[in-house]
Amino acid sequence: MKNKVATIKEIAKQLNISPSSVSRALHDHPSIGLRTKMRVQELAQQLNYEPNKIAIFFKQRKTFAIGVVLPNLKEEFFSNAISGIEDVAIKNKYNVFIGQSHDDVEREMQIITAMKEQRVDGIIISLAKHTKNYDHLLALSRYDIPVVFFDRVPPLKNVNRVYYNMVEGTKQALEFLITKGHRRIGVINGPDEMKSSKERTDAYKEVMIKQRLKIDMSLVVSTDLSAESTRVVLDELLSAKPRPTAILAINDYVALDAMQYAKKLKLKINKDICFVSYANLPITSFLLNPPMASVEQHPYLQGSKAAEILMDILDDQNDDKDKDSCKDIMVSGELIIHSR
Amino acid sequence: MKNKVATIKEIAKQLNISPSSVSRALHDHPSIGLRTKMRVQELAQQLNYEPNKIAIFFKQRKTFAIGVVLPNLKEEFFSNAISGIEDVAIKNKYNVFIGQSHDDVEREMQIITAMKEQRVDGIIISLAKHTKNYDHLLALSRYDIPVVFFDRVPPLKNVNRVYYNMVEGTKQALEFLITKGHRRIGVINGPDEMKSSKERTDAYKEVMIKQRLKIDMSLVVSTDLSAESTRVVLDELLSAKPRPTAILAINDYVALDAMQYAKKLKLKINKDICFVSYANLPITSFLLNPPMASVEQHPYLQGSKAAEILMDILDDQNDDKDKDSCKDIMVSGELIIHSR
DNA sequence: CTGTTAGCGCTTTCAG
DNA sequence: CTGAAAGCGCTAACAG
Repeated sequence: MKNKVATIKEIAKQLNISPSSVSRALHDHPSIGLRTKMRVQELAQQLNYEPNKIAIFFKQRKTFAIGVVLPNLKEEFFSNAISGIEDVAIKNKYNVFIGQSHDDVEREMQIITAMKEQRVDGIIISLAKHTKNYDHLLALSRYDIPVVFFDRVPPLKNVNRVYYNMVEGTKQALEFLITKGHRRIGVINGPDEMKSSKERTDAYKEVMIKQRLKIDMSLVVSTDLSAESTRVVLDELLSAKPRPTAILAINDYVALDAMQYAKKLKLKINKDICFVSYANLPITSFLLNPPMASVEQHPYLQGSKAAEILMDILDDQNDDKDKDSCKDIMVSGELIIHSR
Repeated sequence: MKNKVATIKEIAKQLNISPSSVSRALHDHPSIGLRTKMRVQELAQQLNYEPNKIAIFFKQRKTFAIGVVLPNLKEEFFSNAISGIEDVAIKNKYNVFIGQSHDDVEREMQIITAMKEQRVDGIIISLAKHTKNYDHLLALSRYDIPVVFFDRVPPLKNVNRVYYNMVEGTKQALEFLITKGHRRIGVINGPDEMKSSKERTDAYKEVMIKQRLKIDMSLVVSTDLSAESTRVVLDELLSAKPRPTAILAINDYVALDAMQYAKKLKLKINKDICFVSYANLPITSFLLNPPMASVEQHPYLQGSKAAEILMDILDDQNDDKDKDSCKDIMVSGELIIHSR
């Protein structure tokens, strides 16, 4: 069963022609005789010839593999995102390496190193929540490995980025709550390292000013995304006087943690206290009390856009066009109302 | 910034020694002078030398990459599984290619082909729900690419498999329901192509016989896992006379679809009709009415076991030991009671 | 149209 | 202990 895989050399020998002719025949090169081409292709078929891609990679200095680094596939946001990346990659004949940082900066660096050593052609990454040093990523340019950031992107201008328009989404969410009559609105924000946290705060201030409501920064707290941390900061929010009647949470997972805790505190969800969040998990449709609304962030779209940018860069490398210009793409998303 | 990466040759030239000596120095080869070793290592450091892995892969005929093919990362079962795989792979210095079949047989084959061409060292796969022809997978042995199946495995003996002990788990679940007083128990099974479907049916019969209950095969129906299909078969079950009082569903997603539909039909969940399922999604803890119980299937464990098996095979290839023996590992899991 | 040659970067005999 | 040389499979520049 297990027979040796044929090489170009073998075919050449059997046909008494040179390897280069075989190569040409196999590639439909213009300058090759029809007759030899036929003979080669026939024998190749017969011997089950398949090019040794590694040899080709080696020669072309290209692996047709890209690396994707993200915090956690358990979150539907990221599993959707990687689907977008994968679909675009496959269409362009690239394969996809995966690495989960689990929000651990060390692990993130380790993954980047491993991918660099594997000589991936490019990397798409959504940063670990506490990553604030980007040297290991920027250093990849030394190896001609382009990087595209998505979703959790660094606050840098000269990099390729695809991310959600947090300011817009946050404004929409807050205005929705205000329309519903809420005046004291709490915000459960993410870690400071995340660019989006600052944007959310900015949007909060902006909306409050525009609506002539009081800005109370004690109503803006930061969770590290863990359930415990979320409970702690929710306690803070709930002890504010007067207590906020609505809370905007950084994502559905945090919202669910917060809601569960609030329920335990005997608060009636979406009555005593309303929740709105980001992400719009499909699973929310199974909940008795989902967040009142979620800001859709289009993970699949973000993923596929990021992949397209990377593909473009990789294409341009061959034609070595000008480029060096960086893409900075913002994705907008609508507010999805779940209840009321 | 972007400087050429140094090669062994370069180092050799600069030091006026031969490339082979450099190679030896870099590998702590026994027969190399301490002095030259030092000089080489120093210069290597200085020039930021990093071995070109592709060249090494090419030479060693090994890529240190494995491929993982699974239906869908959106399901927590699979994202947990891949975490297990990834952790083991990283520990062994392998990188992981990912491919989602989205339960499409065509796509599955396409992914396999792409990975084969990338010359992965091995493949771990959980089959698409309707895959019933395994030729494309078995053919991989022609290329010396070992395959380890997990979770959704083929009903073959001479392959490496890691899978859940469906018979045991099903018995536990059914006996739990019987203890609770249920006598008419419906089963929402998966597609026939899945080995587990047959096992679930077998376990059902076995338990019914042991408990001296009537076996009514009209209470065992098959969904194709889509929500629509689940609704159709639930209708079937509910129209049985007498109506079943409990239902065992193939997994939590199907259970949730079924429960949602049942609720729409004005049935009281876990009262008029009880649900028990497999998988034990963490998200169930956020539900008002989770399934009454779930059979834990230990996806992380299955993934890591599968990866360990693959790593063992890959190790043995070097030492070319005997092996050729196939691993067939069953994972057991306990019943998790969610309510009551 | 076809063959020869060289070389990608590295390892590994085989001689010295 | 060190160097020379060959070769992994493929491509491409150059000659015929």
